[in-house]
Amino acid sequence: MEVVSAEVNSLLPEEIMDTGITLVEDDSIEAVIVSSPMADSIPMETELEEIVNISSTSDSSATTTAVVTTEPVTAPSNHSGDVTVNTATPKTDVNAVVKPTFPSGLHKLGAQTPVTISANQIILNKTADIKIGNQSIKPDGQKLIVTTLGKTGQPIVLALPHSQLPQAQKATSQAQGGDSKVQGQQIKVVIGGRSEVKPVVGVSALTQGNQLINTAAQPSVLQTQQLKTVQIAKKTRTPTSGPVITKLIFAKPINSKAVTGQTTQVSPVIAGRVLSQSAPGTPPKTITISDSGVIGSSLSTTTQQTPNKIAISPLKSPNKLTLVSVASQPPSSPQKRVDGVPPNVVLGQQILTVQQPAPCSPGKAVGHHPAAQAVKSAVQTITVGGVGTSQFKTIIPLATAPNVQQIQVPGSKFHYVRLVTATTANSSAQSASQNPSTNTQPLQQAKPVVVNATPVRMSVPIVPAQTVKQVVPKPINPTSQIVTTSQPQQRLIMPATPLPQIQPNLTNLPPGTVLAPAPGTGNVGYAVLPAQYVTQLQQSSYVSIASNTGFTGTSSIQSQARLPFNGIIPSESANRPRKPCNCTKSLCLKLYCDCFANGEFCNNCNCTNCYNNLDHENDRQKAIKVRGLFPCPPKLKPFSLCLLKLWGRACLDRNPEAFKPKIGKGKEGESDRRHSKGCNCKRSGCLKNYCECYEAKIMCSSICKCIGCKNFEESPERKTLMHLADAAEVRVQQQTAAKTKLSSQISDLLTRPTPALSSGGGKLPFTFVTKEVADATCECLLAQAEQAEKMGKSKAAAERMILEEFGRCLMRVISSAGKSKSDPCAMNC
DNA sequence: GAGTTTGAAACT
DNA sequence: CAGTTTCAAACTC
Repeated sequence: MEVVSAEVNSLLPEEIMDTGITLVEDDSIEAVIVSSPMADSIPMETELEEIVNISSTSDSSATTTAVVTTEPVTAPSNHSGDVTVNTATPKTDVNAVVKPTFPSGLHKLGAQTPVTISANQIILNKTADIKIGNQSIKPDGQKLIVTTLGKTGQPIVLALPHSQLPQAQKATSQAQGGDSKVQGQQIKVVIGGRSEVKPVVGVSALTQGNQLINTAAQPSVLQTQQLKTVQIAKKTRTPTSGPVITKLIFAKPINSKAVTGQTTQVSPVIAGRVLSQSAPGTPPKTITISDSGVIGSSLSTTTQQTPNKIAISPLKSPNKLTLVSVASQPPSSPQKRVDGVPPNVVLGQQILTVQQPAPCSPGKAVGHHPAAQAVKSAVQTITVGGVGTSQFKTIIPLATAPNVQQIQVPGSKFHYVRLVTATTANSSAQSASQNPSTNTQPLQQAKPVVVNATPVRMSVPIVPAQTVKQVVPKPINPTSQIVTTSQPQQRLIMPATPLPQIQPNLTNLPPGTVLAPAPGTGNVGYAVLPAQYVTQLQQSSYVSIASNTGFTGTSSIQSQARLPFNGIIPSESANRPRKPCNCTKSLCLKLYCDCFANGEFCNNCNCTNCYNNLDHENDRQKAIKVRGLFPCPPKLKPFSLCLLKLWGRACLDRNPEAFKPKIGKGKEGESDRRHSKGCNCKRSGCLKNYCECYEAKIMCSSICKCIGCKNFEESPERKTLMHLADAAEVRVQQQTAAKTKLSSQISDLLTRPTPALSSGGGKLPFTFVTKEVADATCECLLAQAEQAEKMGKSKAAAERMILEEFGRCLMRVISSAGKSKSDPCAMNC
């Protein structure tokens, strides 16, 4: 796992986490699922959280604005003409700016399109003349048309705006260190906005054949202001044709030290989101934007029809963000080697996939530009996660074989998984010189996305992310689905079904590891590991991951993923620290075990013979299935593994209640929270923690079957208990605060510098006895002795006088120590 | 800390 | 569905 510097981390908008991608559960949905903010689309009782604002922290100085919307966009068949974007009712989801800059040295390499990603914008800068192989790309007239998933008629335009974006140019030129060539050559991606939330950020006009998309009546406020509302578009289907997927993968530079030259700064507002858009009949294409700033030199005009998925899924949890992507096959140009970096080492990469309609005409087509072409050839679906229904988890199949690297940002709540293209790891030299000063993100792309159809085994180095992972890209089935969910905790996504290739190494998986489905497994389930559990596994290791081309078992995967493996509602369970269990007989694989019941691995528990861990993943998965099953029909008993296999997920789908949180939302008019099943207490009066209602601090409801219930609103016993509990809580808080304060004070004293007794300097107010004070005290004592001698006092009387004087000296020292900070003389006699 | 009580989960 | 058993947490001493 690599660590991203705090500086880089600061660029990561935390709002992403608030994005709360809502996963639409629909097996029919292919490839990308864009969830709708509508409450009815949210499964389970869990309250639908309000639409989350995903505003980027982006400063207004960001250049062009790329607004990704779930709003359906119809891509015009004729691309030669001007491109128009329907923004009549824009739905703003994500603002992402990709601003590519060309490292000076990279131009020679050609086909390199720096991409800078900042809030609200996606800008693909290109030089005036970019040569890709034998092609010379002119910036003029290049357009990107993006269609969105779902509604039709609203085109999303990816245009190469001319130089009329002062703000954009400024940022661009600034990022490029004054390279004039780069100015004005930008690709803007404007994808509709959400009308009800916020209008789409207007995109400045395009010149020279490039037409601005946009955005009439788009409040400019949005540009400067961050669009925080996440569009949760209703899931839309294109029955006749598979959805086109535009993929955006933003990887951040992991170790800038290892890279020389251009430093890419990513402000991935879009990061953590999966934007999906469907364009019927259009093949998915992928653009890879790497921070190395290099674009695949050979951008093949041939479009790879194989849909590659890239899922950027934010975990809603404030804790971590996991970026998972299914990357297309990486370019293997030798130009991408990064100095000082082993070929396999993947520098921060960004993969941008923009959905695009039919091929554009030459000359104006975006595809001519390396980046544009990448967009053209790349997967064209952008999936934007919906508002966070926190109970969802993200399951993303790694179809193609990208290298997956974890990025752990110190101090960051998020976890990042960086995907590296295979080519980068192999022969290609990646010229990703990173200059911290630059604000550009190199675009790595994207040779023709050729997906290796054969199942490939992918070795993903996990912990020391610096090590290279060798990835063999695998094609993903167009029908495969990407499930995007938000989860407060980072989860390790693992195949729920036995995955022999990786199981031996499971115990070494680091946080955020994403495992691809095993080849040929078809419906492979995924298990999500609790972050804290995974966090324990910090050992670096390589995990061999087999990718699966098919990945057709979407429904089951979705269901399991949606259930947060175990249906945990983050707000209920993840936010509070779980007590360690003490199970002894249940193997921690029954609902007796709180950890298991909450879908978590045992971690720091006191349980014995625990199977709720990765070492017993098979048993655990079986137990999960069993728990999800309806009562086993007598005829099927005893259960056999075969029956479990047959039933397994289907039953779990049928009985999602198995791991459903017990505390859910009550009916309308009732309390907001209530026990889903109701308690069955008989002796406790529902006023002890035996009662699940009382334990959850909710009152019993009509569905409870309790006897002698005293846990109702008017219950005097309950009120008394509540008062007592409140008082106790207040006392505890006060005590805690007092202890904290005392500890702080003690710590402060202990950490203060020791007074310099020998030197006599550095006297501080808390210095009680310095050399001067000691000398003065001695003088006082001597003076007292002399006085006693003059007075003819006896020896005993003299000693008495001296001791009394010593006592006075001590008192002065003590009193003086607390007085003046700068007056050491106060302590003198 | 050991023993008891309690109620959910699991089983019949 | 009801009764019983098992289990682990809550509780008491």
